[in-house]
Amino acid sequence: MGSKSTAKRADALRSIDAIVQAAAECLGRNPEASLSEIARAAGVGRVTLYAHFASRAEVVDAAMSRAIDRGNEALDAVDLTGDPLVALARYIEVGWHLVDQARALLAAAQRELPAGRIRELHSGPAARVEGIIARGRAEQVFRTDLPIAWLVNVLHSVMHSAADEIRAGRLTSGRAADHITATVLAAFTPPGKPVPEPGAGE
Amino acid sequence: MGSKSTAKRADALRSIDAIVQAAAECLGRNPEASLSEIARAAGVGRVTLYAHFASRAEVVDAAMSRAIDRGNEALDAVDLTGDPLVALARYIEVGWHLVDQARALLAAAQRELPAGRIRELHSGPAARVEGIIARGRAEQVFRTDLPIAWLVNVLHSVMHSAADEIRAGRLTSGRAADHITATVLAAFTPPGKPVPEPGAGE
DNA sequence: CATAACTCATACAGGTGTGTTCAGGTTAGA
DNA sequence: TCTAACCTGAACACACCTGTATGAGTTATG
Repeated sequence: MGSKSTAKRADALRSIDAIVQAAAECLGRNPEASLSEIARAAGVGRVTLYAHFASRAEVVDAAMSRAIDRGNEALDAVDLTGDPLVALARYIEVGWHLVDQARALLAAAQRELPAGRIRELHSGPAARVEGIIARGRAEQVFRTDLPIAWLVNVLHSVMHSAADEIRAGRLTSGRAADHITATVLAAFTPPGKPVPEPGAGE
Repeated sequence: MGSKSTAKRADALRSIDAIVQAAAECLGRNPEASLSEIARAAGVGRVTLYAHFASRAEVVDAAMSRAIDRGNEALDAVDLTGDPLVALARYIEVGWHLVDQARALLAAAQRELPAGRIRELHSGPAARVEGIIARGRAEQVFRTDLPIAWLVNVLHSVMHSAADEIRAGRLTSGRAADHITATVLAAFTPPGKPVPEPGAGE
């Protein structure tokens, strides 16, 4: 679109990349990390950072976008077709890890970015889950008495919950996926139908 | 313990109360509200605030404690004995509202107070839920293949999720309790057993 | 009513963060 | 090679928060 004016020089692109990467790391550790801190971690001067990003919000947005892109790439490698129960289990296996890693980064984004932007960034992963749920509903293995948006939110909410539990030392990361899957699968089961046994997914 | 030195004067107690109340309101709107803002809202000079609270953390702690106390009082009026399914539904009916109101206040507490203190403050409500779940397990209506601590967390996680959905305009507060109950009841159902129909609780 | 407790406005000290400016050194790229 | 883009540290302006000190006024309470 607007790339006509002047192509960025190679070293500029390298700086920008280093900044975004450092931002993802710093904000991932501490959502309140300052721009000075991020610039230092990126190995560039603070002024250089301001040469490429007009405000703190822009840096956070770029870091968050990067994390989402990485997540989408990881999910591209997962087969989410076929049995909705299996697809959901596979999504959780990969997705909870991503949620766990981007935890603090999300916290930063929620403080710095408007709510609409956050949802926009999540539209990619959200669409996948919606697809799985819709298919599960059509096959009558997932409940239809609650809105899809709600079910999507429940899934992500439980994944976040697992991340908190791990940090509190009450859950080991090895069992996280199992717990999430067992919980969500039951939560998604239509009223009157039996909850799927855990043995089926293994 | 140390109340021997000098009994506080009536106006001092009034000021303290006004500050705690204002803190709950301000932090409820914005977790980053400054002490100046809180003092102003309380109708008190900033210096007066410092005369009663040594640090920001103390103010947040007091506000959070107050909110928890209110919550415990509200829960005291609820009959949580008898059928675990009914008890859980009743807990959600009241508890969801409390979570929704104290949402931002909790965010402030999580930033200002050590994690141990937060859990300590929540021990009251947590014990109630644990009681209900333990009873449900004994009666074989709740699953035993996941730790109680995890189930407690799932419940609160879903309640928080509902609060977020309402703020995003995707859920009306009237239906929140129903959605939460339907979701959590299914999530708590033992594998192999049918999930309870929504008609049963009404 | 008299005194100790309380409140208040003002002001100061110290800290942190954001965003901008400037002048001089470095590097990519034609 | 030569120029424009880039990077840099230092410094500045501004805003905001925390916490403390002071001195004078107000009020509860014995």
